[in-house]
Amino acid sequence: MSSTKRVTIRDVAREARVSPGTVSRAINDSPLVSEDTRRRVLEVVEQLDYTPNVVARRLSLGKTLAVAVIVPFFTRPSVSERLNGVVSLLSHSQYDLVIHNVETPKQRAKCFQEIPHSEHADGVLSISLTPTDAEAERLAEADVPVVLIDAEHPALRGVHHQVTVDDVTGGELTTGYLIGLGHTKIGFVGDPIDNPFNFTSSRDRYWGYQKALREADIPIRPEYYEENQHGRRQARQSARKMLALSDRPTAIFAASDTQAVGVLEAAREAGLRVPDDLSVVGYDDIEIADVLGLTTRRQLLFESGRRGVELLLEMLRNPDTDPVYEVLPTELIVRDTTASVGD
Amino acid sequence: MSSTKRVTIRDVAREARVSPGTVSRAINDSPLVSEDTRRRVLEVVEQLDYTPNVVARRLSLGKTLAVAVIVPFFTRPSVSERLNGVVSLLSHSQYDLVIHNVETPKQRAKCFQEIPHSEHADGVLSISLTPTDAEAERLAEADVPVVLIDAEHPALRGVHHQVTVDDVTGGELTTGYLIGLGHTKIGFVGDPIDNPFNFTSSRDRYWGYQKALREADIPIRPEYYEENQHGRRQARQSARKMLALSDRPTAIFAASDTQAVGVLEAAREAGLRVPDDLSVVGYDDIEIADVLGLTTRRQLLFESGRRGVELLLEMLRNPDTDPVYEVLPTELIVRDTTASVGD
DNA sequence: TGGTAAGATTAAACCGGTTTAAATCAAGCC
DNA sequence: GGCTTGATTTAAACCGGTTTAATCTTACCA
Repeated sequence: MSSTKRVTIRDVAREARVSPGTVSRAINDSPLVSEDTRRRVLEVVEQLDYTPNVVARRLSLGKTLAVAVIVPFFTRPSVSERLNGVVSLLSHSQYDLVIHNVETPKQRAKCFQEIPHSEHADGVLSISLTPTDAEAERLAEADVPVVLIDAEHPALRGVHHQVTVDDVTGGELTTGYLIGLGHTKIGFVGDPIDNPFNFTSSRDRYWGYQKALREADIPIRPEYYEENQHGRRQARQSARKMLALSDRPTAIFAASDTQAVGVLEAAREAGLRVPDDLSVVGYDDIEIADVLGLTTRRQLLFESGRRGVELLLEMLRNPDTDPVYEVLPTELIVRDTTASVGD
Repeated sequence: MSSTKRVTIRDVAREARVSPGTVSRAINDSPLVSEDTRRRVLEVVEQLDYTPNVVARRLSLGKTLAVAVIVPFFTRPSVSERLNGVVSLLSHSQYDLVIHNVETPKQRAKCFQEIPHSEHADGVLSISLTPTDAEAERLAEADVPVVLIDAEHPALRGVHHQVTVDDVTGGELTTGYLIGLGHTKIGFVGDPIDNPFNFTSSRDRYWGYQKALREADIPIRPEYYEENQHGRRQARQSARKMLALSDRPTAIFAASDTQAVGVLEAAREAGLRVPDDLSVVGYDDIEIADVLGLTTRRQLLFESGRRGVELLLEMLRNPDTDPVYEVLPTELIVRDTTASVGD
C-alpha cells in the first residue's frame, strides 16, 4: 500500500550530493572513493533505507547471481537429501537457488538445453542425471560452470566438476558381502536398465552384481533379475515374482532402500522370515533403513550435495580452477536383514 | 568456447531492417505490427537463433518473473511433499522457482523481511511457517501476493491467500477415535509448544486432544504429555519416558508420523505389542505410515502445495482476485497400530 | 485536392544499476 | 609559476529489453 516509490541509487546520489557512480563505488567497497565521501554516502543509504535493485545489478554485471539446480523427482528421499546438502551451503552465499524439476524426458531435454547458459544462471548443479553423449557434448560447450552430482560422463572429465559414486564397485562389494555369507542364489531387484531418463545407478549396481558373481564362479541366472519402474510397490511386484520361483533365491539385493522395502513386504506376504529364510540388502541408507533394521550400503547423500556446491562456488570465485573428478566412498551398514545362508 | 557474442534484439532489428521496438512487439504478439513485418522478424529470429535476455526483460518489465518459496527443513517428508506439489505446477509456468530454506530463526526473520518485495519475487509461497503478529503485519504490507500454505494468521484474512488445515479439529477427531475405541489413558507425543520457529501444528493438535478429552470427561494428565525437538529419535525418548510410567497409557497420539515411528520403536524396546498392549496413531500419512501399517490422519500434503500455486498464479494473472481462506480436509486412515482397549 | 483519421513504424526514453573515459583538484617538484 | 602526478569525482555510455511520444503512410471523405 505504501505508494512511496522505490529508492534508487540516483536518489541517494542527489541526497549525498555526489554522482550515482560514486554511490555505487562506495557501496561496493571500491578503493576509488575517499573515506570521507564513503562515510557520507553510507549515512544517506542508511537514512533512506536504500537497497540496490538486484535485477538491475544482474543486467549491469552480466551475471544472474543465481545457481540453477536440475533435479529429477526430488521427493525421492535420496535425491531430497542431496538437495538438502546443496541448500545448506548455498543459502549462505550470495546466490539464489533456482530449482528445475525434471519429471519427463521432455523437461530433461529442455533443462540441459537451456539452463547451462549465462543468461539463466552463473552455475549449474545437476543431480543424479547421467548425460547422454549428445547432452554431454552440449554441456561441454556451456558458458557457465557445471557440476555433476551423482553422475558423470567421460567426455566431461577435465571440463566440469563431477562428484560421483562408484556404483559398479558398490554393487560388487555388496554382492560380495552376500556371497561371503554363503549365498549363491542371489536375486537383484532394480530399475529398468533402459529408461528414458538414462538413470544409471541401478544398471551399474547390477553390473557390479554380475562381476561379483562371475568372480565367485556363480552362474548368473536371468530369472534372478527383475526390473521395474522405481518405487516400493513396483519392487514388491518384482520380488513377489522372484520369490514364487520353485528355486527361489536365498538373498535379494535391491538397487535402493525404497525398493528393498518392497522386497521386505513381498517376503512377509510370502510368509518368509527375514533374515532366516531370505536376506535382503538395500542401497543408500535413508532413514527408513534404520527404522526397519535394513542392511544397506550407505552413500554420502547430503555430503555429495554439499561438496558439489563447494566446488561450484570455488569455480565461480576462480574460473581457472581445474575441474575435479571425485568419487565418494560407500560403506556397508549391517543390520538385521542379512544372515549366513542356512543359519 | 564459442566466442560469438550473444545475439541481441538490435542484431535482429538490423538484420530485419526494422527498429528494436518493432522486434519486441513482433515477438510479444502485440497488435501494433503488420502481419507482414511480424513474419519477416520471426524469420530472422529463427535464423539468428535469438532468445530474449531474461534479465533485461525483468528490469524493463519491472517484474522478476520468479516465485519465491520459503520453506523450513524441506527434507521432512511432509514438507518435501508439499514442495513437490508446488513444483509440479509451477514448472509449467513462466516463473522461476527460487527456494529459500529456513533452518534458523535468523534465516526466518531475514526471509520474511526481504523476500516479499517486488525486487525479489513476483509472488511468495510460505510453507508451514506461522507468522508471528509482527511478521503478519509486515506480510500485510508486502507489495506482492503471498500465499500461506499450512499456516495462517487472522490479520491476513482477506489480505493474502491461505491454504490451511484445521489441526485442532484434526487432533480432536483423532483423539476421539481413540476414545471411541475405549481408551481413556491416552498419551500425546509432540514438538515443543514454544519453539523459535513458531511451529503450531503440534500445539494445535494437542489442543484438539485436550478438547476431546474434556468433552469425554476424561481428566488430562500432565504425565501423558511429552514434547521434544521434532524427530524420530527424540520422539522415541519421549515415548520411552511415558511408557515407563507405573500407570502407562494404553494409546499414544503422535503429532506426526515421523514421531509415531519413534513411539513404535519405544514400544518395541519396552516389549509392548502394538496394538494389543498399545495403540499408536500418527499424523500426515507419509509413505512410511503405509509401510509400517501405521494408523494415521492423512492430510493433503501434495495438494496443499499445488493449490497454493494455483491461487498464486491466479492472483498474478488478476491482482483483483479476492484472497481466499481454504481449509483442506483430513481423513483417518485406519491400519494395524490401533485396537480397542482390552482386545 | 486538402484534411483527417487509422495504422504501422521509428526514435528516444526508461528500467536501475556498473564502469569507462574525461574532468577536476590538490600536492609535489624544479 | 608551470608542469606532472596521483587521487577523486563526474558525466556519459552501457547492459538488453519495453514502451511512450512522435513521425510517416495510406486510405477515405467532403
